[in-house]
Amino acid sequence: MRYQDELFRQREELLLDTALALFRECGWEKVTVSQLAARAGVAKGTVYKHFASKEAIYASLALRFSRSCLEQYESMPHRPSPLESIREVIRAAFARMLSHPLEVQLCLHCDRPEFQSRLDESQRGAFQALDEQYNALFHRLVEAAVAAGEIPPKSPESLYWGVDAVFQGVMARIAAGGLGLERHATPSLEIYSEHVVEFITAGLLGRFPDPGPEASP
Amino acid sequence: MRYQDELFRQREELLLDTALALFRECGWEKVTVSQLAARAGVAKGTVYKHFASKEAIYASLALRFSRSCLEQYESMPHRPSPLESIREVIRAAFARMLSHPLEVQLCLHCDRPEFQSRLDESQRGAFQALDEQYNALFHRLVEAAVAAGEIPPKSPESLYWGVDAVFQGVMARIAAGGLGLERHATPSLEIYSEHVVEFITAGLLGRFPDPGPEASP
DNA sequence: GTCATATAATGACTGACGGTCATATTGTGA
DNA sequence: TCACAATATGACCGTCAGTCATTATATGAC
Repeated sequence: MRYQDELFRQREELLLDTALALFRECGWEKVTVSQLAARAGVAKGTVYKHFASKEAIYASLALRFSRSCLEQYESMPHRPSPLESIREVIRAAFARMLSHPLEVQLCLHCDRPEFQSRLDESQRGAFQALDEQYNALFHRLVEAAVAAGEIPPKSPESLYWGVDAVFQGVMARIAAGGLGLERHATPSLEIYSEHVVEFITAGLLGRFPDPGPEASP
Repeated sequence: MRYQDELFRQREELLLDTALALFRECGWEKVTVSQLAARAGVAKGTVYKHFASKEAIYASLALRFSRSCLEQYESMPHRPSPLESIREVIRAAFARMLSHPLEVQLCLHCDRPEFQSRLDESQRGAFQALDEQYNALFHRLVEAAVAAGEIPPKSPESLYWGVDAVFQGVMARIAAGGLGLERHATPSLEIYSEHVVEFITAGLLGRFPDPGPEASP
């Protein structure tokens, strides 16, 4: 490996770390590419050697974060109860997100079609691959719980939709730093997420007893 | 009312309608204030007589939409079963959002602290008031279902967190026009939302039977 | 080690666009 | 009708993402 290639790789890591630090200080929308270049000790044009756009920096940070989360979840030990394994993965995910609100904000920002359409192919492809990996992980977990009789037989697909929706919502709340707008007695985000875990679990278990066409009180 | 006041009022409505039309054509991020002014037949500076910023236009559209949704939900007939009333409100909400994806996008965009902090007091206050009204509606619905014995006694608050999270997620998916990123067999959004209604209902009902400290298969 | 050439870094420049404000135009009310 | 207040206008301004001609550095053949 040539000196230049190694320098390029290291500088790219430095730029991402520097961006993260600056974003934490000032908010990612407010940080300019010039500020990032100055902080990292390079010229502004050099930043564009590494990243096609400011948005590509956001994407790189989101991808980096998502990858490390997935690694964590995939290496978690299995419990005797597959449903408990699911709950633990969900808890771990919430805990991870709670300690990285900035990254959560970036992930949400990137997870929109207009944004994705502005990325180059390789980054877009990376998001897709990650998405598929998350999906596969969820399927594995749910299928194990169904096979163990802990969850009623139901397509992992439709369960995923419910869980996905909750995750999106929790991410938005974590990204916002709370339940927003002082709307009501605000719990700590930890308590909030534990309640949501319970909500998800119930959602996965489904209604019991199974309702008739017109359930009556 | 003076001619000028009536003209101002009508022009403001025209500007909002024109903005909505342009946003649908080109995407709200891409539409410039100049384009909006030209389409509406006024000078650019006149737009700023009505709205403090481009973001204030977003906020006005989001507020308008949210208000009309709330009116609809509050005027829906009650069912003999309060739980069914809840489900119907949720269905109506999803249906409303499904037919107004642009407005949903704008609502999501506005529902972030950084955005809110850039609004003037009156718009920020309007968002808060609406938020409280939505919250009160949910509380009413849930309390009726609890009183009818259809939902286990539980604080409406904690139930709200689960439902709120799901709503956020569904909104994000509707705003994105689907489940994003070609990740898996994509259902129609209608089918998707029906499954999510079921997930929410189960979440509201909670786990049954109530699990012990360590549920085993 | 030298040096011609390729490669990479630099920062002044460019254009887009949100927002402003001096000037022109229109409305108001005595 | 007309002096004055209120309002509309669009050229202008500042910011910032992104660009690229010029300068600096790395590379590899000899």
